[in-house]
Amino acid sequence: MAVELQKSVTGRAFSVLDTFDANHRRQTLAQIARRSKLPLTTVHRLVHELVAQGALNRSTDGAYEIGRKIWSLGILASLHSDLREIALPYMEDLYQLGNDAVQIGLLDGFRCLIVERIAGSRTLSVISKPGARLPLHASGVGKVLLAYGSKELQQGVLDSLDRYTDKTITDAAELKKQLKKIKDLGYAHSEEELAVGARTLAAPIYGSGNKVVAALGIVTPVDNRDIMRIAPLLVASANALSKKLIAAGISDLSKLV
Amino acid sequence: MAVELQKSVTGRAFSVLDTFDANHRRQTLAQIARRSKLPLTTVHRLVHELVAQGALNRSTDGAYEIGRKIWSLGILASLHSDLREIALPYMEDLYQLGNDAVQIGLLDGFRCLIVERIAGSRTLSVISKPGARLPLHASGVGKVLLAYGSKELQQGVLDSLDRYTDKTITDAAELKKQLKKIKDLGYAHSEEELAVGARTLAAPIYGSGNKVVAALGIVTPVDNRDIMRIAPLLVASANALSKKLIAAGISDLSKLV
DNA sequence: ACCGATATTCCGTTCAGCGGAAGTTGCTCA
DNA sequence: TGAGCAACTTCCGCTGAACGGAATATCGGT
Repeated sequence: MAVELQKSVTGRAFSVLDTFDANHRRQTLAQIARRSKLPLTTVHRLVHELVAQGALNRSTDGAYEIGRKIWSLGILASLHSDLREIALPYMEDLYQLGNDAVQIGLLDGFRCLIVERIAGSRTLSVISKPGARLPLHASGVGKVLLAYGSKELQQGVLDSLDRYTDKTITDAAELKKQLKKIKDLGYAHSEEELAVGARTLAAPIYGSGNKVVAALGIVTPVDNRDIMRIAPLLVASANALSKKLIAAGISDLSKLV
Repeated sequence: MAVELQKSVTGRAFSVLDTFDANHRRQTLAQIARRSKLPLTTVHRLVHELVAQGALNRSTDGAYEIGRKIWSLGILASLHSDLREIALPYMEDLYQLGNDAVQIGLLDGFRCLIVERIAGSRTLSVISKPGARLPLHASGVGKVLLAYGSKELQQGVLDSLDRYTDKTITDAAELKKQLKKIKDLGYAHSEEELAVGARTLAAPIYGSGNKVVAALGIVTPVDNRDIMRIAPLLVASANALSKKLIAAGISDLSKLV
């Protein structure tokens, strides 16, 4: 976490909010102070104001969590609502094929940000909830974004390939070969590279100017042999979705990054 | 909009953010200034700081909208993530019965806040996206919350019954009778009371102490005759979900209101 | 060319925000 | 039982960040 020391009030307020992430959804006052690197007294005051605004909640045990105000503002973000309205029908159709989780990921720095997902009761509980940031080299959606990404992006990612399972690709040459193949085939495939038991397929979503702006993926148990037959359907869905997004003028998802 | 004049910086910052709602997802600087009742110069400065933080986006045409930072913080709200994890499987099962939209609503002042929804491609495009605030007297989920709500709540709502369609119940006595029936049956039914062509069923979700904390609803086209057969299933799902929520300790959804 | 609305830059004043110090609560360990 | 520690809260005098009026710039409409 590259913590910029903020001097404006709003900056400090967001330093406080930024200490919240998927692994720190509930924090005590002292935790927030440590993580934001702000004086405890300052955090105390800010947090109280944020609670008064409904931006934070204090639960009964004294810990703080993100409040309802932020949530209801968040769903107004076009990232969420525009994309969701257009993409959900396509995702739903894919879901019906085999009740496998379906997800959409965006490039976010050197990670893949999951912005939408559907999953049912029988779906394997994936790591990739909305808001999750998956590694680019170890997920279907990630590899798609990487394959179609810029030279700089690929260089940056290839330099440090973290290992998640014993099938994670940590060899740069091998990964490069795969990226080439992904562009040839038009879709990516991964098997237990991020989590044991999970297999994924993913296809690129295009914005205007044939630029890849997102990836549409499907996650299924590793013992599901049918999955490869789904690939053409996935690619077709991604293409149809691309056209819809461009027609709706939502082709610059990148600016949301 | 009861605009409190805010004197703290955070207060002012949220006055700015609060001008964004479902009907004002994209606003110009001047619009924000007018709606927040803050001096233009002040808003100008605040908005620029918020853009720098990623809390707002400025799109190419100069208008501002909620940014990605707020979105990613919002999905950390327990309102969203805790409830979602537990409720989605049940909602998904109901959805599979007939591909009708399924929704969960919470009491929020004199309205029903939709916090979760699933819907597919063929689903009629309902008004009730997540974040929507439905009237209590003219929606299935709303009527459930109203029926099990406090005397004060009922009084407040019954005092002014807005009309949305020609089937909207605007007669207080008639509505009172319905509320009683809802408590007897254990579920609510509405037909084109909010939007023409839509019919809904809804059942209460209980928290600890047998308090109704939310409502689970299903929205279907008005010509769907099967729907009444779903009622017992809906009630059963709502009860099962209630138990799960209590077991998980998420029985005080009300504090999120 | 003129007008009205919107957006941006400038700058002197002042009060909201700051954070160290000290006090309170509540826990753990000897 | 009480000393010690950590989390939390209250107090208060100093100061620079926030404020917003005025001037300027930009855009679109007629």
